[in-house]
Formats: sequence, structure tokens, C-alpha cells
Amino acid sequence: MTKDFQASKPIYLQIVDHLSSQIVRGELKAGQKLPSVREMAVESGVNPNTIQRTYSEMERMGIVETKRGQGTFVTENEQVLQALKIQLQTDIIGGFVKSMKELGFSQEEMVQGLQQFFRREQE
Amino acid sequence: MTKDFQASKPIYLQIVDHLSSQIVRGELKAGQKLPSVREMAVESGVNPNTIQRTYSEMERMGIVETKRGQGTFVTENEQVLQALKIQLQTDIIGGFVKSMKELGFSQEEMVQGLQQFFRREQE
Amino acid sequence: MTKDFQASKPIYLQIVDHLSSQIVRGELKAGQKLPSVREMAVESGVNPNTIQRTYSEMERMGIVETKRGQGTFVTENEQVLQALKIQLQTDIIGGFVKSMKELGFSQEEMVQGLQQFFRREQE
Amino acid sequence: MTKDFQASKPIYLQIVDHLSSQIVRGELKAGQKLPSVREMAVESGVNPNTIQRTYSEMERMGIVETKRGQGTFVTENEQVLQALKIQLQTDIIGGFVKSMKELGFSQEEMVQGLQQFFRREQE
DNA sequence: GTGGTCTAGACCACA
DNA sequence: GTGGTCTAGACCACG
Repeated sequence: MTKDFQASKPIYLQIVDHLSSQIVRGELKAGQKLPSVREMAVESGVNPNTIQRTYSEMERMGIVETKRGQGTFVTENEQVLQALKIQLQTDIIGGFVKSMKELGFSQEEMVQGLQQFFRREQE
Repeated sequence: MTKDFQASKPIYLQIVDHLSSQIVRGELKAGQKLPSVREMAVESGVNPNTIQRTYSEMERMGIVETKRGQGTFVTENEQVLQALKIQLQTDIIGGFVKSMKELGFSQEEMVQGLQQFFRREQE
Repeated sequence: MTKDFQASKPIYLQIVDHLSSQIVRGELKAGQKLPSVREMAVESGVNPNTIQRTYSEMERMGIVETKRGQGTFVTENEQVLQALKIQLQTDIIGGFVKSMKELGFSQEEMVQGLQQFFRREQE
Repeated sequence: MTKDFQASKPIYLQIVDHLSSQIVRGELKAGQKLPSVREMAVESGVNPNTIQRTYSEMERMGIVETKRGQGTFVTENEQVLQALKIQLQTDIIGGFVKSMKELGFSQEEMVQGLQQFFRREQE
């Protein structure tokens, strides 16, 4: 039984996640211009090609539109943005449930655990 | 704003997590002997030193005990095991809450989202 | 097996095609004056030498006649224009047939495919 | 009116077309292994990264499946291959119709021209 | 060996 | 200036 350690996602996908997150929570709004490929590369401390790939992937997903010579912009298609939010949410919840299941928790215990967590946090 | 990508944990800590998980969900029981450092190293495809470090860390955490010449055993201190379970659970929940917060979800929405997830899963 | 990608035609021939197309479909009529080399160069965003070469080539093909001090005119020889039309048509059809053959289509399938295309377009 | 000369497709897409063509006409069969990225790069006289991109694009389109450490294979999903054939056919016909329209040909003339072309070819 | 990712640096078309 | 493509060369995980 050999496990797969080192399972860190590719950088360009991490940045996709990061930007998606910003879009979903309204920090980057529909129609807004993203930083240029080169700016973003400096900002993130990675190679411009990596950002290029990030933007390409996001365009493929439809959450961003690029205009040659002008820049890359958050789509104004609210339906896509809504779907993105649901997608991200489902991914996170799925990962959470999987981890908790591995610790032997039932669905009820997960909900209770979550509620207890909030109660403790408020104290 | 330079982000820290590539944040994959050291291997020895990943193995700590993996073993902890097995212990918590009863796959490895209190008092049970863990595989020897060498066995475990082969099993995991990792250098024996890395496993040594894993076991040391787990001993430091009090969840295993090593007996010279006999091997490494899961502690029989149920209180520690209980605490471990809570610790892991809290970590997972904490990560979950952090991610969901980043997407702009409120506490109520998290609970509701989780419950919806279960409902959809059962269909 | 080394392929030849990047096979884009020289610009002056592209312009020949473009002008030929305009002549064939009557946008430029027999006997009509073409724009001067300089005008055409500006219009096309190209070096005047390139246009010069275009006109020379078209004269060599007989589809255009230059009168010193007056300009360049579409030939009034209808036979040549007719031949040009057939030539362009044959080139296009030849390219089409070649591409379709590469996909494994028979002659009958090409005709049928074309007719189906029209039918779908009209819906 | 500035025209866009030099409109040659990116190399990686030209190779996509080339391979698609081979697949559609059965030269590369369902389930068959494609040349490795490096082999293909040498064969085509381009950089391995360019082939990588070609294969990625083809995987995205679903016409190819890659198995890490083993290679890239033509999909065995016949439905996808059928759709691919139709897609390529439609693209070629569409380009043909567009060109012929620019020369002022009607739909009937296109069909007749095509049939005449075949007749002449057989002589 | 395979494909996948990343960097460094270049050139292009578009506006 | 923008994004898009390409090369050269490197390192990684997987089998």
C-alpha cells in the first residue's frame, strides 16, 4: 500500500481557485478587469506563462473573458458566476465530508460538530 | 502581496495524519503494535529516517509509546485518544469553516449547505 | 516525416486573391481603375513595394492592365475574367475535395454533405 | 479597411487538425496509442511543449485519453469519434461555402461546380 | 520510459 | 500596452 504524498495542486490551478474565490465573494465584480498577465505574475511571484495558463483555464470555464490587447475581464454572465459559487461550495463540502468520514463520523455527528464549533467560537 | 503556493506538508507529518486517522477510527486500536520502522518505510515507499521521525513526533504527542526492543504501540490512555479525535475533528472543521468563510458563507449557510449535501447524496 | 506548418502565403499573393475575388464577384468591374499603389498601400497597411508586386503579378496573369501615368485597370477582356472566375472556383473546389478526401469521404458523400449543409442552414 | 494577413492557425491546433484527420479516416484507430510527446515533437519538428499542448487540447475535446506513465490513446468512445467526424466535415463545408459565396456563387452553382469538377477529374 | 508542470525569454497580432 | 504562441530546458510523479 503505497500512498501518494506531495499531492499539492499545480500552481496555475491554485491561482484559479484563489481568483475564483475572490470573484465568488464579490471582491472581483462582474465585468471588472483582472490584473494583466505580467502584473499578476509579479504579484504572485510566478512566471507569466503560469498566469497565462491560469487565465486560459478560467476562460475555458467561462468565468472570465479576454479581449485581445485590452485585458482579461470577469464575465458578466451572472448565471455562470452563480454556478461557480455552487461548484466551489460543493467541492469544499465534499472534501469536508470525506475527511470526517475517514475519522469515523456519521452525518449527524458532522452537523453537531459544526454547530459546537460555532458555539465555542462565539465564547 | 506574494502568496505561498506549494504548501505541501513534510512527508513525516502527512504520515502522522494518516496514522492518527487510522487510530481515531479504530483501525489501529489502543495497545496495538505499529509496523516496525523498516516495515513501515517499505510499505510507504519512504526512507526509514522519515518514519523514525514520524514515530518520534507521535510519541511527543503522546499517542504512541515505544518500548525498547519491542516496538511502537498505540497508547492505552483513552483520554489521549479521545483528545486526538477531538483535535483532528477540530482541525478539519476549522479548515472547512475557513474555506467557506472565504466564499462569503455565513454560519447558517454552512450548516444548511451541509445538510443539503447529505440530502442530495441520498437521492 | 517533417511537416510544413506556418504555410501562410506571401502577403502580395494574399492581396492578389483578395482583389481577384472582388473582380470575380463584380465589385470591381471590367475597365475600372484600381486604387493607386500608394492608396492601396495605406488602405492595406502594407509597404507600397508589396502592392507594386501585387499589381505586377496581376498584370502577368492578364487580369489587369497598367497605363503609364494613368493607373492600373481591370482588363476588359471578358474571356480572361471568365477564365479567372473558373480558376478561382477550381482552386477552391480542389482544396475542398482534397480536405474531404483526407477525412475519407467519397464523391457522393461530398455532394450529399453539401446539400445537407444547405438544408440545415435554411432551417 | 485594414485586412488581417498572416492568419495562420497556431501550430498546436494545426497538429490537432492533422491528428483528428488521421483518427477520422481510421489511420489512427480507437484505443490506439499515439506517439509519445517527445517522439511526436521530433517527428513534427516542433518543441515538446507544443505537442503537450496539442495532446491537452485533444484530451479536453474528449477524443484522446492519457494514462500517466503509459501514453496518450485515442478514445474508445465511438460516439465522440462520430461527433468529431461530423464536426470536421461541417467546418470544411462551411469554409468552402463561405469562399464560394465570396465569389458570387449560388448554392445550385456550388453543387453543379462540384459535380463538374468530379466529371473532369475522371476524364 | 510516460505525461504534467514550471521557468526564462522571445516574437507576434491587436488596439 | 494587452493576451497568445513558441522554444529551450528543467524537474516532478507515476508505472
